[in-house]
Amino acid sequence: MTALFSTACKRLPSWYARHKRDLPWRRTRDPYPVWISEIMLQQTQVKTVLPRYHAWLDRFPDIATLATADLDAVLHAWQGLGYYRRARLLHAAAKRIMDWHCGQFPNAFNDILALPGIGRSTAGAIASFCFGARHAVLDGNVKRVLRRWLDRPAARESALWDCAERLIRQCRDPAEWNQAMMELGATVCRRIPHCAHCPLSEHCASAFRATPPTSAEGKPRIQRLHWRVHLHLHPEHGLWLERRPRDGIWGNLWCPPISVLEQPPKQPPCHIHRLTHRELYLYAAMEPDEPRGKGQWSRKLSHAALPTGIARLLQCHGLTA
DNA sequence: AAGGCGGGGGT
DNA sequence: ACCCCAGCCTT
Repeated sequence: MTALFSTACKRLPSWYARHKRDLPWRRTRDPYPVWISEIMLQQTQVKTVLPRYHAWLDRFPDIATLATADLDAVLHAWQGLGYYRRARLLHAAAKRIMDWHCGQFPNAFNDILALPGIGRSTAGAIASFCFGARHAVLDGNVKRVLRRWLDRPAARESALWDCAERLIRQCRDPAEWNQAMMELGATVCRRIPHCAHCPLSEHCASAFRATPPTSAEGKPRIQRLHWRVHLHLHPEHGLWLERRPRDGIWGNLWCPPISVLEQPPKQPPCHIHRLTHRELYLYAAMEPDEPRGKGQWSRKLSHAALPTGIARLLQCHGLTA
């Protein structure tokens, strides 16, 4: 095992130097943009993040700007990225950095880990990329690489962490090593691996195996929900929106009032929005009466942080700017 | 240990 | 169609 490690520690960095992608967050060691990129990249692909990353840094160029911004401005910049809790925790963490760390992003691993929205893997990424700390990253890419390399397709997360930490202790440059492992998983050791191009294939227990390891066991069921979306339209004030609860789907975003339908209505849905584990059947209803409850009129929908599914529904009614 | 949380790209 | 993505937080 130790021999495998030392071989990998030499070959992978050399492969990375030749094949790494030129990504904007790899051009800096400033923790603020690195932090933003890491949060955006949680369960979100590089291609999706790229345009949002530039727009975000344009809108919130530093921690102080983010900390003093309105939550709605933060959510609006996050619109369409999903997992909106990330945006709320990013905002909260910026405020905490102002209060607890004098506006300076902390450089100690445990202080980074203590920030909202930052777990062990993201803390390891920031600490190694920006401060050269010997802490491992274990994301989806690294897990896939290690499970194959060790030929332990069912390895527990704790075992993978142990392996990742052992490697980070042996490597020459922790920042380079973490980047290289992720890059290998993202570009070579994919769901269908390209073993012929892999620098570790000689010592990989799964290399060139005919059947790629099957990942999932029982497939999760898709929940089908039918939601009535109540559209209160005012000739002058626009559309009535309510803020959704902080926790749960579309947390803190703005949305027309929604009621849950126990039975699917006879009419076809205006829009079907598919998420990872739900299908939302949306039925729009024009409401002539004044709305009840807490909310606000919105004239310019392009300025509100709306869920993508609702934005699409409104587009069908010619309501979005 | 398990479940909730979005939206989009790849195949 | 289905899988997966630079995961984290709560229970």
